[in-house]
Amino acid sequence: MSPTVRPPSFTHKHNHAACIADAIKAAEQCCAQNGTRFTSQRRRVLELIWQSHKPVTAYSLIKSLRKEKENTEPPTVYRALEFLQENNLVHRIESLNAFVGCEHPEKEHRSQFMICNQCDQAMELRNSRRIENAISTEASKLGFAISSSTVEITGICPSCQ
Amino acid sequence: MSPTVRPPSFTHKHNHAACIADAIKAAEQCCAQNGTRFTSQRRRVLELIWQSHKPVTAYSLIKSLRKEKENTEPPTVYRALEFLQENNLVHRIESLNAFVGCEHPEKEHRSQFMICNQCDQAMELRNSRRIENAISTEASKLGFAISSSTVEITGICPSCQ
DNA sequence: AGGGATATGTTATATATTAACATTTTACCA
DNA sequence: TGGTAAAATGTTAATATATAACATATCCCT
Repeated sequence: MSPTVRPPSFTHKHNHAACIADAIKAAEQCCAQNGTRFTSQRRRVLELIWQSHKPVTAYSLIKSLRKEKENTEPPTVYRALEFLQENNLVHRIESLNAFVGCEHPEKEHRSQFMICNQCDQAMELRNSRRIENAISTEASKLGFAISSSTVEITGICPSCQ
Repeated sequence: MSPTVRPPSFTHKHNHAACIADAIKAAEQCCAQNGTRFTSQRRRVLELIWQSHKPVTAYSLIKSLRKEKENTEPPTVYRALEFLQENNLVHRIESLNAFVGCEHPEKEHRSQFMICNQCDQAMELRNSRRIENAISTEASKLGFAISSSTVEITGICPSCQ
């Protein structure tokens, strides 16, 4: 079954239920493949993150979870987030101390985000070899061996202009 | 007087006293030009930041300042940092919640950093139009209007390899 | 069923940042 | 030159973010 073709996440009107469903299905498949356990807590956190394309903070997740289960403590959420990050299911947005669902979790990859100051949505670039290549070129010019990268662009998204 | 020519900051052996001196002199000139006040507190914080090329956290600055003046409270440091950032004298490293001296504060600019996992030093790229262009190109392809960008690459610097 | 590995619960604390209001210092000009 | 508004700093407290450490439960394998 081929993945759903869907407009970029900045397109404000889209069938977001499909985003969520696809993300959960992809997560199940990833975890099955990796032999990691997609427990109900982890699933619930991932679902909450996918409620929108806006990065959410750990503490807003804690608040949400407390509506369902009173004494949800920080480690619960941070552990789930750690798991989801390790399995490429969510990305951390460093400039916001927040987390957003990964839109193509199939394999580990460097990520680049465009984050709208108006609607707060974050869009992950797909297949942006251009930026990656530019970074790799600069690094090798300097003799720097890359292990990870953070690229977060803020501004106004097309739908908000 | 032309600026000192100096090897890139990742070169572990360099005359770091000159880095500090140049940074302070540049700060004086910037502030004079902008009509902003380079008070002794701000100068002291900038000097502390420039003790090395390693990004420092706000709290490590507070600790340092407390050795000189017992009751230094967080707002003291955060205000100085705010001023220094506004005047392009320091950059914030989002992925570390830490601050590092700007190596070319003459005018506002987008910054890109390479951060070594071994020696913890951060090097700011100079004139890296390549990365900026790649980002601009991607953004305009998507119709995204950039207002700021965060580019932080981690890995191993040449001196540490 | 036993037992080690993994996950979750629980309590406490560390780290990072800002709000709000009081006081002091500076710049400027009447 | 002294009055005053703006800017800077002091002070107290609160909020936001993240992790340590240890206890208990659950899962998976044989």
